[in-house]
Amino acid sequence: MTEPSRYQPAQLEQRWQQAWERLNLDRTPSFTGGAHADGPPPFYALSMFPYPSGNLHMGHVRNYVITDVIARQARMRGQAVLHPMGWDAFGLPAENAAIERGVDPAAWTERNIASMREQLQRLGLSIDWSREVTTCRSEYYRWTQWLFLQFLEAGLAFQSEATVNWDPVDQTVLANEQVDADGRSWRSGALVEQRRLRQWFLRITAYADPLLDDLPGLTGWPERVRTMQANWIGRSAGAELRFAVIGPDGNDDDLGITVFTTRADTVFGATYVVLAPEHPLVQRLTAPEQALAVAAFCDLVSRQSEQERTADDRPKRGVPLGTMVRHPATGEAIPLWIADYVLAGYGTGAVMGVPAHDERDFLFARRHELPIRPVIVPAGGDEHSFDGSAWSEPGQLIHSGRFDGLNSADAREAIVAWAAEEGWGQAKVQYRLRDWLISRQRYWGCPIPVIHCPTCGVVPVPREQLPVELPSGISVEARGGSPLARLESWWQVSCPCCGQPARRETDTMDTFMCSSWYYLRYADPSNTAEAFSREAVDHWLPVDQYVGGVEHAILHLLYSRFFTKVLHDRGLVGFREPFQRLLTQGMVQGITYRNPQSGRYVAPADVADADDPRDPIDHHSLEVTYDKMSKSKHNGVDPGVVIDRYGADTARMFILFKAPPEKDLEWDDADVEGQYRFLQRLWRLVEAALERGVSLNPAAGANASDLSPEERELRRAVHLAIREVSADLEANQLNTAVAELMKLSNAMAEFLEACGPSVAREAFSTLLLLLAPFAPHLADELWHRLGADPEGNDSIHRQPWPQCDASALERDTLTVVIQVKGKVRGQLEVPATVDRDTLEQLALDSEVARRWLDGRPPSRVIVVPGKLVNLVP
RNA sequence: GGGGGCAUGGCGGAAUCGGUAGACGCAGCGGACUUAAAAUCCGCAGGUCGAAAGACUGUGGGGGUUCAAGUCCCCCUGCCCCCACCA
Repeated sequence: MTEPSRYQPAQLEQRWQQAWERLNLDRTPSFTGGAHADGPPPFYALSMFPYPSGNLHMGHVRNYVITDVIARQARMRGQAVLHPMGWDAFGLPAENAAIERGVDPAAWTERNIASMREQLQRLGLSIDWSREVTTCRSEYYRWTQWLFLQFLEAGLAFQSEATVNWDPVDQTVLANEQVDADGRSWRSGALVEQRRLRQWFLRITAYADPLLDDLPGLTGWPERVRTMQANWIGRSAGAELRFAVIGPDGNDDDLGITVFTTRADTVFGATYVVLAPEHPLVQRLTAPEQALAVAAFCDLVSRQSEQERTADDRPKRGVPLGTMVRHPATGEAIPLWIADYVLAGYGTGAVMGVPAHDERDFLFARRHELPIRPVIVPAGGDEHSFDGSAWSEPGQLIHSGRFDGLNSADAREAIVAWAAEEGWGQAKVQYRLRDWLISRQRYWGCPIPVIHCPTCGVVPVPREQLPVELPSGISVEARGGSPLARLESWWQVSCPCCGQPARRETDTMDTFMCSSWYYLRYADPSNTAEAFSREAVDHWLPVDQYVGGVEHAILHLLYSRFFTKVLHDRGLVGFREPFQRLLTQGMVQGITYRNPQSGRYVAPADVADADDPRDPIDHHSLEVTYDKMSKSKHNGVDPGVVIDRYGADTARMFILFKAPPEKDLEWDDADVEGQYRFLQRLWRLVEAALERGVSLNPAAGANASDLSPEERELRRAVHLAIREVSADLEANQLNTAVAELMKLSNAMAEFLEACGPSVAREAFSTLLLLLAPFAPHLADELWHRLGADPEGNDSIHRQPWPQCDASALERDTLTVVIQVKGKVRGQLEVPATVDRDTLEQLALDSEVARRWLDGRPPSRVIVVPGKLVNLVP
């Protein structure tokens, strides 16, 4: 008698991972170039690549397992699959590690990559590692630089003065994300200042319209992400109107103030004009007697912190410039002000003040005693009383000259047309989207490949001189400023144009540049002659399924769309959108215990140990929530520990089953146990089958013709499972797909005993094939244990995805529901072939009809074939 | 303030086109096996009434359309996300 075998994932999974590698299972099929044959189209499954922090967390696991299931099933459907992985390897953490611990950023990053790759591989992902891409290696970033030069050549990369966040302690520019809510640097804690510096930008605003207009076509994207992008681009149609400045002599100057408005219909209500304090004309238009007050005000505003500027109850402060402007419609002289509520960065940095019909203007006018002139009334209604607020709805025009009586929408058009005719205005579309600031005064990034020459100006580094290598082995200190700028031997070069001494650009690129095109490089990763061949990208792209966190809904996904459109317009790629389908997976949250009195977070281990003297609080009073996993909350779960204990297949199945992919997932150890139990049950199911002599050996086949009721029932379950799992995968409903696998295994446990070998064989074969994308190691192991591959050199992952046989789903009899006025009152067994009329008759003759209709014939009978009959009295 | 989304048992979550709400799992309860426990197996399980058959009720609240509403329409409440002094 042999020992009963047990499910031991640890050794089993390692063995299969090695076997798959030997079999080259995950290799991307080479494409020969020409049009592919009549077979299924190629499939590109992509996960958002990680930053190599060194630690794999559950969010990564969820992301890559979802993509892996999709990739594995696509392969079984016979598609050529590209499923790559890489590293978003430039960025601040490496530089901070260098500053804090004196390590070399490159070495630190490479070490992290090695360790994360190892952790990842334990998950049994079907990734083609030969296509790995690492953005901080010169064989990659030379092409990032080349792409930058493409933008430069297209006039889409430019230098410009910009107001940026400046940390006076660290002496460096900070990204908006690195300034906290109080307006302090996340590193030094210093109050961040606003400075104007010369920076590099990409002109993403030139693509605002295509980026917006193509959003509705992205039907494979979540609605949420599309609206977020539309919001971010923020297109608003309005008009620019010009107010002439009245000179000291009382005559109109040549100078004018152009304002942007979406409410041209309210122009007759404008009683003043306001500039942003940073507006370039402020100094010039300040009357001498106001100079002091204006200077003081501008200074105050520039020192305002983020918090003050965004406070809810922010007062509308401002000062008059002492200058008047001419109202273009009424000819009146109205005052010119500056105020902190006008933003320099939006529109023209100037607005017309219409206190009667704009809430902010109303508050400002109240505070500074400026006149309020109503020019819109509710259609057919009374004039609004301006005691507490403005009337900002559209309505009917009054006090507006020849436009009186028009409604707001018509008036807008008519007034803009009139202004255009008179030469003081025109229709204008405004965007919220700003140009993308890409330069960083940091070391660990891709160098911007230009040279500044005193005579030739900005000179691109010639293509054959790429890459501009990042110097290695230099000291990165906290002193701030760019370390590259201190490395004279590096930046001192001769101009490629005239040969004179020149200076290399010492800024590096935003890491989002590197991640905006990596999905193209995967298609052709070892090309040394180009960033990618057009043929290769047109073969694999657009990405069929992109999977990643929703936190990239705007930046990365918008930048990538922008890149793709620019490359398309330059003839480098044959598509306009990079990602056909997008799945934004939810967070993985850990159970979090918090002591409501002390506010301290308690580790789960300490919760179990209620006598811990360090936390002398009644543990029953602990607040329990699920939160994003983090060290400080002691709620993290290490993927490595879970894999050690249960194996990768359990971790995969649990994370897929516990919640739909888009929703946040609450990690629960008890549920993980339950998932492990399910896999053990599958193991025992196969063991029991082996004892009964069931085999998948292709040589041992016998076709039974007459099936017993149990056998028919099981076949039904088998083919139902094929249909449901296939449909769930198509819709990315991976949680219900796993539920269907459980249902099938339950049905098998119930009926197998009574089933002959051929039906049992079909059931096991199907169950394991359907299981293969989800629990790849166990599926392969059980498939082999059942003798499917006597030669021992194949894998279940090379088998075709099973097809549903509709005839197996048919039944002899159907159960039809009998309703009376929509309420279920009984059931009826009828032959499956029954026609409509007979079914109706059967229902009328039924016990239910006798009981509920009081002998009167129904006034109406609704028959839903195969489902129900509804009798309406 | 603008926009988007969500609301179903003790919990996570199912439910094509409007057609038997609660699939699948977790936790729970009862039973079998065991000296015992664990593991495993079998069974129960929205709520109320009932010994049971069964009846009534039930998808945040209110109204509507329909033979029939978790699903469609209107109003309200609560929560989540994005943008936000954007003119």
